[in-house]
Amino acid sequence: MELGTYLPYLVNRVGQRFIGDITPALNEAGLDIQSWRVLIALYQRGGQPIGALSDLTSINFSTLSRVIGRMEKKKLVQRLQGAHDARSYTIDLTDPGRDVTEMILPRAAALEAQATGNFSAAELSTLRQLLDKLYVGLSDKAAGEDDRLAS
Amino acid sequence: MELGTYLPYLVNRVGQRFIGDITPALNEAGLDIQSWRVLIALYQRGGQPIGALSDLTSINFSTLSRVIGRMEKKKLVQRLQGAHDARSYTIDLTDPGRDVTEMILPRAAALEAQATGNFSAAELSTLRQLLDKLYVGLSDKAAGEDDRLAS
DNA sequence: TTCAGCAATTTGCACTTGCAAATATTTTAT
DNA sequence: ATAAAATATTTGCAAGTGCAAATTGCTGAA
Repeated sequence: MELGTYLPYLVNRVGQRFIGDITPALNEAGLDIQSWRVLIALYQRGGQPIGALSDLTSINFSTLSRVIGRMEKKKLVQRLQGAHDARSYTIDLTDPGRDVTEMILPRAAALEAQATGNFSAAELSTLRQLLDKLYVGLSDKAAGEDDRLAS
Repeated sequence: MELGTYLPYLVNRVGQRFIGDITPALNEAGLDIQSWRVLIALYQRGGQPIGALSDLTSINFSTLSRVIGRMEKKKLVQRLQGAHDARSYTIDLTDPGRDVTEMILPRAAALEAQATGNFSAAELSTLRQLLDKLYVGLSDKAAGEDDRLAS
């Protein structure tokens, strides 16, 4: 096995660089990478109970509980008591939370565009498909919902 | 921007699943994911000063310093005084370190094979190329050495 | 109904992380 | 030679993280 062909290695280094590239924009807004993941997930998919958000963001359950706590303190999100199940809260974006997200999204998109500047449209699409396929091939530790095949 | 097409999202979720999948094997050997990254890097690329190892593993410099410290305590690696520069140590695998690595490598390879079981050889190769290309397109925060185009 | 068992989330705790400052060593300009 | 700037690495400190246990609330069988 060669390092340069080991998928976890190739994926991790790309992931770390993505983080490094977006971090300055996040810091300006007083955010960290985890909060950002929560923000885009909520922005794109709407309010979620924390369990579903954990799946969506790949952030550990108890870590996420505290990430949400911090974000709540900053008024970026709010916990809304679940209607039919008092154990489960729905996490929602607040207006300021939505504003911050919309402030950063263009920069995030620009960074992605820049990183893939030397990709053809076909390559870009292929990469996304293959990453999605790979995700599906990897085991789903969390039991429960299982419905997210290529969007 | 749709979440399911946002590359950092797609990459992160795959990365997290890779970690989840390999973790049981690592725990059996008393390792964590960071140590594992160091082990494969050293195994494949030979002894490295900690700075180069940081680039190679994408682990933050000062974090890596402590990761190495822990691994040294467990006799997995050793710091060898640099010959021409006393500031710089070379980190090397010990024999037990090499043994552990060789113990886990097959399982890591098996997991990768399993995750990509539904990939054609061409797809697999394409994915690797594109991830590498993406890495190159992302900015290299660390100044210095810059010579790792497709292996 | 009521209680044993499940489910969603939070929290205690010990450890890990990363920034920035400190340390130790080499280089460079004078 | 010598001090100032540069380089490699470690360390203080204030968070952040994740496992496992605790908490709170729901559900179903007797």
